Order: sequence, then C-alpha cells, then structure tokens
Amino acid sequence: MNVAAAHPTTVPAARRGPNAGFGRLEAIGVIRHLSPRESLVFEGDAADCFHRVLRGTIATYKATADGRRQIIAFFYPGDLVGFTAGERFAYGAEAIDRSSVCSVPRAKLGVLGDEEPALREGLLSALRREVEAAQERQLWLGRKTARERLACFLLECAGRTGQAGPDGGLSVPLPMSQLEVADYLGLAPETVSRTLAQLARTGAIEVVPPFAGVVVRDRHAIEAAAGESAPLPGGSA
Amino acid sequence: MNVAAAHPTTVPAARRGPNAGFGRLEAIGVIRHLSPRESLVFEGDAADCFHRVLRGTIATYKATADGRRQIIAFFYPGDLVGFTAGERFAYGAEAIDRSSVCSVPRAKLGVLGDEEPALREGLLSALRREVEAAQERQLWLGRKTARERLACFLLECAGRTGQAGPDGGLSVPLPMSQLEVADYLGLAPETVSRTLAQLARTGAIEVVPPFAGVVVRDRHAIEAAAGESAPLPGGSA
DNA sequence: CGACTGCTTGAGTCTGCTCAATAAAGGTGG
DNA sequence: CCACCTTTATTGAGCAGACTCAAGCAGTCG
Repeated sequence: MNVAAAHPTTVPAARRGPNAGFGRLEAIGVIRHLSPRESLVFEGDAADCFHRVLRGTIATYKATADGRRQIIAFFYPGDLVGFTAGERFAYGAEAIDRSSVCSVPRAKLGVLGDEEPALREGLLSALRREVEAAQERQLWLGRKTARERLACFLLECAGRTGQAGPDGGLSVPLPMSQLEVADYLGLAPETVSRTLAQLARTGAIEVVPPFAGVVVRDRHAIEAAAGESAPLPGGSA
Repeated sequence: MNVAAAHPTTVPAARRGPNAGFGRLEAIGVIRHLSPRESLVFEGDAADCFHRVLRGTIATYKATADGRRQIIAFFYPGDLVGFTAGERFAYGAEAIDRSSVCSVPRAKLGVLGDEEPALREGLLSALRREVEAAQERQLWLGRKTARERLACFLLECAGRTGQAGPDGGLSVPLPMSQLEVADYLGLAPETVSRTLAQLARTGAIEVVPPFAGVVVRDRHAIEAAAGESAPLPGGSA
C-alpha cells in the first residue's frame, strides 16, 4: 500500500473536537496557498492574523543567530497556527509540503470573541493543548535519548495521522524531511537516520522507501523505547 | 551585601501587570504553607484547584519512569500554578523553599470567569506567557550548549527577581539548588557546577557562597554566552 | 559536635555531533 | 524520454561535550 496516499490532505470536518466552532472562519478569512519551504509568518511579525491549516503541514520554529533551528510544533489540517500568539509572533512558521491555510484577521473576532462562547472555549482549548505539548517536549528534549525521542515522535504522529493498515501495521505518514524531524527533536539529521535504521532493524518499524512515512509493526516495542513518563506512582485508577 | 535578603518573599502588589484582577482571590481561597520539597500537586491529580504563590518558589516538573526529572517552570510570588491546566495536571508541583500559596477552587470562578472580563483577560495572559516560556525552553533544551543554557537561565532569573546592586552589579537570588537548576536545564548537576565556575572564572558573574544567588558583573558577557535567538534578519525597527 | 545534604573537582566513558563521501530520488529542461 | 542536476538520505570515522562514577569538602541543622 502507498502510505503517502493516507495523508490527511484536507480538513477532516469537525474531527478535532476542541476546534469546533471554527467552521465559519473560512467565510471570514483569506485562503492562501504555500509551496514547500515557503514562509507563512516571520519571528517578530505583528500577530494581526492567525491561520487555520486547510491542507498540508505547517511548522513553527525558533532559530539562533548562528543558524541552529528548533522546530516548536507541526500543524495539520484543522489546527490553528498563531492563534495563541500575543502582540507579536515569537516564532516563524513555514510550510513543510504544499499547503493551504485560511488567514483570519484577529480584529474580526471582536476583541477576544466576546460574543461567541464556543469560540472562546475553542481558543482556551487550543492554548491549553499548545501549552501541554510544549511542556511535554521540554521533557523529551531535556531528559530523553535520541532513541526515546524518535519513539515518542512516532507515537505522537501515529496518534495524529496514523491509519490502521490491513495487515495489522499502523501506517504513519511523515510529510516532513529527516532534517525537519531532527530540528524538532533537537538532534542531528544523521542521528535521526541512524536511529530510524536501528528501530527498523529490530522490526519495530518499517520505513516507507522515499521517507514518506513509517509503518509501526510492533507498537509495544516503540512504547517501550519511548520511555513513557511516570504519571501515577501507583498505576492509573 | 547579602543577596539572600533580596529574595522577593512576598507578593509584590500589582507588580505583574497581566495578573491584575486576581487580587481578591485571597478572599476566596485557602492559604497553605509548604516546606522545601513538599508536594503541592501530583501529576495526574484532578485539577480542581489552582494556586497563587504568595511567598517562596514553586517548581512544576515531569518525570520518566526511571526517575529522570525535567523541571518545567519556576513560579514566584504573584504567579499562578495550575491555572492553565485542563481536567488533570500534566505535571507535578513542589515547593523549592519555604513557601505559601493560596489555593482557589476552580468552581468558584464560574465556569470560566464568564462574569469577570478582567479575569478572563488574566487567564489568557497567563496561558500565553506559559506557552511562550515553554516554547523558548524548547530552543534552549534542543539546540543550546550547557554554557548557553546557564547564561539564558541567569538572564531569565535576572529579569524576574534581579536587583541592581550599589556597585553596579546585578544581584540575582537563586532559591533553588544546583540539582534543580540542572533538572530545569536538562543537565547533570556536576555540569551546572562546572559551568557556573567557568563563568565565574571569566569574571562575568560571582557566585554568592552558599549558592544563594549570583551577582552579574558583566551583563554583556552573559548575553553573548546566551547565544540569543535571531528574531529579525534586518534588525529591529 | 557529628551527621547530613549539597557543592566541587577529577578521571574516564559514551552518546550524539561533525566532517566527509556515496547513493538514491525527484525535478528540470533539452 | 532521457540526461543532468539538486536535494535528501545513508553510512563511516573520528571527535568532543556532557554524563557517570567517585572522592573530598563545606556549610547546616539537629
């Protein structure tokens, strides 16, 4: 089977619960199409617009003066980029693959969506998920090995865009390059390649040839390699 | 001079702008006193309360099954711990030093502080600052060296609790131990000690003997060592 | 005054990075 | 349609920053 075909290239209508209530945004905003590598926002820009991903994948990132780059998050169709920003964007954003977004001026939402409680709810949810994701990644980047980070990343992607395959495998499309995975996980690209190869050698995953995605063959092995966090000392209720 | 005396041990009334409007919380909540190392919340707890720090310092953290720990953030008097959580806390929180908090049940705020726009504003601000801080730390942890992380950390602390000294130095109290700094910066405690010693050797900082804080002697040197992020390719407007 | 906790310092190791060369895939234009 | 060129991934060798293990020291608290 072709993993690339499993990409969710369009917005799954109302799939992401917390974003409900944003459906009418398309009516207000402007559609914009982006090629791979094309910038959507620059760090420091006035944050007068936010962007709903309609198709493709967007990455937000921060960079140091000497060119090192850290990808903060990946955004898929249905996600909101820059919704959580303050006055100015604290990060840049660019397209990973061929993407479309709907850009909505903040002003059009009233000061803070005062009228629309569902929208306010949605904003809070988006913010909360973004906080929790960023904090989780602090653990990844601060305390996990390359192998663990990769495993965590694959599980995250599996949870977002994974599709159960007919042969029992979990097919996970990966629209980003290995360089971008490296910039997300705080690793060198060579380390990503090597670690992926190592996971593949054990049979836990299978890499789809032109690095279009992976198939998770042994989910337990990946979960074990991810070195899960320890939520409850006594086990879950 | 005694750096420890510069600790902001009580809430600076209305010092933190975005938290304005929380003043009356103390009337609703319950005061709780914590000893060093005492837990305030556990990862996985139902998030039915949030906590305003009145005195001391609180750290939030995540841990792996094998005991590695990543400190997510430090909270000083005036800050709100757990305000941004969802249903359950995704992290634990414990006191760094002798601390007091005011614990406020979420239920007492209405569903989301619907009545009080200032409070809603405050919640959004708190969330936004937490997002931006967590994302900034992704850059630190993913792409910066031990030396850079330490320098960034010192600048962050200086911005929060630093006091200009009479001799031109910037006095920065550090209530946390080096182990806790290490857990915050994703380093080993030995590395923190060594790197701090190295910065002191160059004259950029001076460590106050019982590790109660540092005095920044050469701010430019620390800023240079921090390897600032690159916001604008062309310089700021 | 003694035990403990936290910091310092040293020696050796290792994970992951750098540099480099090769290979494969995809896009472009003739 | 094919040849070329660019981009991305793979693989190897060597290096180094940060970790681990370990011993010693100082300040604190009981």
